[in-house]
Amino acid sequence: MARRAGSNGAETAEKLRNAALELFARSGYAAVSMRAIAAKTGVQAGAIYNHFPTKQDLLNELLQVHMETLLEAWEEAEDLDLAPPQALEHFVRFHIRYHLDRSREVFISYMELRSLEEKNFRIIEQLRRSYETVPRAILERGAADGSFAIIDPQLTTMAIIAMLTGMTTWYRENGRLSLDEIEALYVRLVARLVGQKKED
Amino acid sequence: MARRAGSNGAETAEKLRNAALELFARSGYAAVSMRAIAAKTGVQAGAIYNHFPTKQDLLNELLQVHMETLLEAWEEAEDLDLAPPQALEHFVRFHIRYHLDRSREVFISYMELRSLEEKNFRIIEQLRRSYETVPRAILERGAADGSFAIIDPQLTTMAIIAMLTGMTTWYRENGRLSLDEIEALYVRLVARLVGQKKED
DNA sequence: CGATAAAATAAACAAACGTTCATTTAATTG
DNA sequence: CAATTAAATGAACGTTTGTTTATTTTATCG
Repeated sequence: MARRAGSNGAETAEKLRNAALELFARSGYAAVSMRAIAAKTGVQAGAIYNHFPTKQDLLNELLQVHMETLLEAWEEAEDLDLAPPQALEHFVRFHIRYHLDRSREVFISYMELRSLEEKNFRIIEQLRRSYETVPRAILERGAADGSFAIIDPQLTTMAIIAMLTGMTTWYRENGRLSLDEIEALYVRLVARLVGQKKED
Repeated sequence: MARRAGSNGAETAEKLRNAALELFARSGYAAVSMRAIAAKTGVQAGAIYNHFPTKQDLLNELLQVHMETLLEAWEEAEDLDLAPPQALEHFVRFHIRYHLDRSREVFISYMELRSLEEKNFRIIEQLRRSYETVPRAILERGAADGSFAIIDPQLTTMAIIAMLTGMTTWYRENGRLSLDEIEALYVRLVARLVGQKKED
């Protein structure tokens, strides 16, 4: 019933985020209690409210921060001088690396959309849409300059995103293929999808 | 507090399944109460236990029946006389048609794996693995007879499944493209992924 | 160093949950 | 047609949930 010696609000909040992230990814938002998150962090459930006003705010922050940092990371990584084939490769490599380092965030950013309240959902959805415009724009550039033979820009975009994002559901470290190998193979698969002239 | 006139156990059970399916798909298993399912069906929560021993059994049945009927449907639809390119097209068309008619079942079959108890999870997971062998086998047949130039059979299989299954998250009736058009476009996209000789 | 703010606990609250059970009525069976 | 089974309700049970609040201790600030 007293503040603990050595306690540090920022550290506790970060631990709570990580605990929530892991538990939400494993069992789902609604199935995880605040007591479970607190216990995993090493505090009591009431302490969570020092840092997050509600359970929903905790989830929303996890999702929003993930999406915003993703967009920022892409903004930094993007190289506007690349021709479409190289730009697409750059995007594929970025996406795979970024997402496999954050497979839990990716997972709940898809799986827990249902758990968001309407206004939170809208914000996250918009951020997702922003990200989806990235490969779409590359495809359209490639189609315009003749380096890609696109079957349908929107369908192809959605197919690429599904392929790339689907990796988080089956990728395992120490699997048959290294991350580098997988990345290279996916670059080739994506090049096929867009009908890239340099493939084969 | 009495049996209702005209009540029919089989019909009520079916309504409960449909209500559960819709609610689980919308909000997630853990977030949906038995009272909500009952209310949607037009009975009281206690009535559910006449038909399903537990909430988990209800979910498990939904998932298991879906996977089993999928495999049966493929068994019927499969045509062993087709050459790999036609067999792959046949599979893609089957998959799209079957899954878009059952987008809710597909959705929870992926989203609610986390909500299954261990032994139920194993069963469903095995059924999913069985289904995944279907396109894999076609790819290997095509690679063996030279009609496909496969980059990596397992990766390509996973990419195809992700693409096809990802459709359920964005497909809308009355969208820009009809179902027939989407199907035809996906057949072509998949043909590219496998490096089918007849494409282009 | 005293005052203030922060961070934690324990207890409690009201609500909700999955499930059980006694009761009543309807359907089925022989 | 009477007995049995099925199907539903309403009430209740024990448990769990998100959250609040009073209290205590620690850290920070001026």
